[in-house]
Amino acid sequence: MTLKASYEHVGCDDCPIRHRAVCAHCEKDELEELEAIKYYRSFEAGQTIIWSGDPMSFVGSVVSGIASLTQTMEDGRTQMVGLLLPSDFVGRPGREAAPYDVVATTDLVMCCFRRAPFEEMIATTPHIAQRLLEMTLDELDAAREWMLVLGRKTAREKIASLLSIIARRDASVNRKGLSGPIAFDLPLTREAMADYLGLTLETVSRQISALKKDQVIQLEGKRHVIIPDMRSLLDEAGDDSDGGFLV
Amino acid sequence: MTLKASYEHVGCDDCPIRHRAVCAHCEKDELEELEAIKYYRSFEAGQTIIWSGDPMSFVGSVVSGIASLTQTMEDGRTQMVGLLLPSDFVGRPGREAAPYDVVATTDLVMCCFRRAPFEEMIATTPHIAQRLLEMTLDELDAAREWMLVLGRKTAREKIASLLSIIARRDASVNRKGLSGPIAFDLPLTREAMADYLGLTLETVSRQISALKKDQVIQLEGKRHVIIPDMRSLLDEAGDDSDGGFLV
DNA sequence: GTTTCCACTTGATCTCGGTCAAAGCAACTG
DNA sequence: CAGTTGCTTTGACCGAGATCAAGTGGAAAC
Repeated sequence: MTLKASYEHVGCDDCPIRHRAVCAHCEKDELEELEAIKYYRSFEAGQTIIWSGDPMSFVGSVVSGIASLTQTMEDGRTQMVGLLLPSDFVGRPGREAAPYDVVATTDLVMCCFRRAPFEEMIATTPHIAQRLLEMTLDELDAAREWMLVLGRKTAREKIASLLSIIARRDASVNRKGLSGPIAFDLPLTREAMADYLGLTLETVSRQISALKKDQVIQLEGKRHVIIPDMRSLLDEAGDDSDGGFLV
Repeated sequence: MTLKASYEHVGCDDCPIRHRAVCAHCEKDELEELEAIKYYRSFEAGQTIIWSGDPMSFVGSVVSGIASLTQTMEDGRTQMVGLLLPSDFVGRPGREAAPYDVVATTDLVMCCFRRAPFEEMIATTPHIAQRLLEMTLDELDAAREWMLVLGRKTAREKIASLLSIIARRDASVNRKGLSGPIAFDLPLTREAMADYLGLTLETVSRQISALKKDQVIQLEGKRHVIIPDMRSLLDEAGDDSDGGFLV
C-alpha cells in the first residue's frame, strides 16, 4: 500500500478521505500508527450517530453521505449548526461529551479512529494538533459566516446562500469548474434545508419555486438543481464574500 | 516578577489575562519568551481594530473593555458574529487576513503578541497549539449555540439569552455567584445588542421593556440591570442547556 | 441656562415569513 | 390494482417583528 503524505496527494488505497482530513504533512510512521486504530462505520439515513451529551468514543471523517450537527429545544424547535460533507472531520479532541446531536442526513459511511489513542497521537505529534487547529478555524469561519445568513438575510437570500455553498462544495469534491452551468443533486430534504436556514419547510418550498420562476435556477424533479449562471445566484445570496471563487 | 504557570493562577503583575489566554500549563521559559514579544494597545469606543480582509500583524487578548467581530453586507446590514470580553483571545494563527471586522465596542485595552514570533512558538511548542485548539473549540461551541439563538428563538428569548450570557460572564470574571440576585452594567448599546441578536434596535428596546414590566429583570437607568432570579431569566431564554450553571 | 446631541422609548402601520389546511405526486406494499 | 406513506407544493390567513416617525431624558457643550 502506498502512503501519500502531502495535502495534495489525497487518497490512499482504502480511505480517500483520511489523509486530507487529519494527516496533511504527516510522516510515514504517523500514518501507519493511525492505520492501526482506524475502522469504518455505516449509518442509515435518519440515524442519530451521537446524542447531545453522550460521551464520544471516536473521532473521524465522513467518507460518503451527509451528516449534520443539530441542536434542539425542549419544544422541538431544531437548528442545524453544521453540515458535514465528505472529507469533513467529526469530533472534538479533548472533549468528553458531544455538545449537539450528530445525525446521518443520508446513508453515511465514516472513517473512525478510537479517541484515546488518537488523542495520544495529538499529544505526541505537533503536526496533528496544528492541522486540527487549522481545520477548527475553518469550521469557526464557516459557522460565523452562517450567523450572518441566519441573522440578517431574507428567506430568498438564505436559499440562494445554501444552494451556492452546496454547489461550491460539490464542484470542489468532483473537481468541476464553476464557470459554466452547474448541476447537482440536493442532498437535503426541504425540512432539513429549513432546519439549516432557520425557516419553515413551506417557506423553503415557496422560495425555491420563486427562484425557479425567476430563472435563477432550474429544477429536474424535486432534487436535481441546475444553476445556469453562478454569478446571478450569488447576487441573490447578497454575498459580497464570494471569496474569489469565480475568478 | 512572579510567573504563574497554571490555569488556576491567573494573572501576573502587569497582564492579568495573558496566562489564562494562551499560557496555561506553560513552562517558565516559554512565558519569558512570550514576554519578549508582548506589547499593549489601547482603542477608543467605536474604533475598528482590524478591517475584514486586512492582514493581521498580531494576535492577543482583551485586557479590559469589549470588542466585537462583525460582518457587514454591501447594503449595510450588520451581524455581530462574536463578542470578546476580557480574557478572550483574538487572532487566527496561520491566517494571513482577517475574515471579519474587529471593532472596539467600548474603550479597550489589548495585550498583543507580534504574529510571526508567536507562530514560531506554536510550531515549536506543542502545549500552545493544543491550548489554542481547545480555545478554538470553545469558540466554535459558542458560535453554534448562537446559531440556535439566531435561527430559532423569538425576540424575547434572544434578549433573555443575551442577558444570561452577559450575566454569566460577568459573574465568572468577578467571581460572583449566580444564586442570589445578580446586577451588572450592560456593556452594549441597544443597537449593538440588535446587531448581535439579528433584530432592530427598536425591537430590542421593546423586549427589554417587556421583560422589565413582567418582573424578569429590573433596570436602574438604561444600562444597569438587576436579575432577581436567574432561573426565571433562563426560562425566558428557552434554554435547556443551562449547562449546570445553577447547580 | 439653554442648546445640542445621543441613546433610548413608544406608537402606528406594514410586511415577510409562520401557521394551518388541502392536495399533488412518486415510490412502495399487500 | 388500490391504498398507504413520505416528500413536496400551494393557498389563505395571521402575527411577530420591521419600518417609519415622534417624542423623552440625561449629559456634555456653549
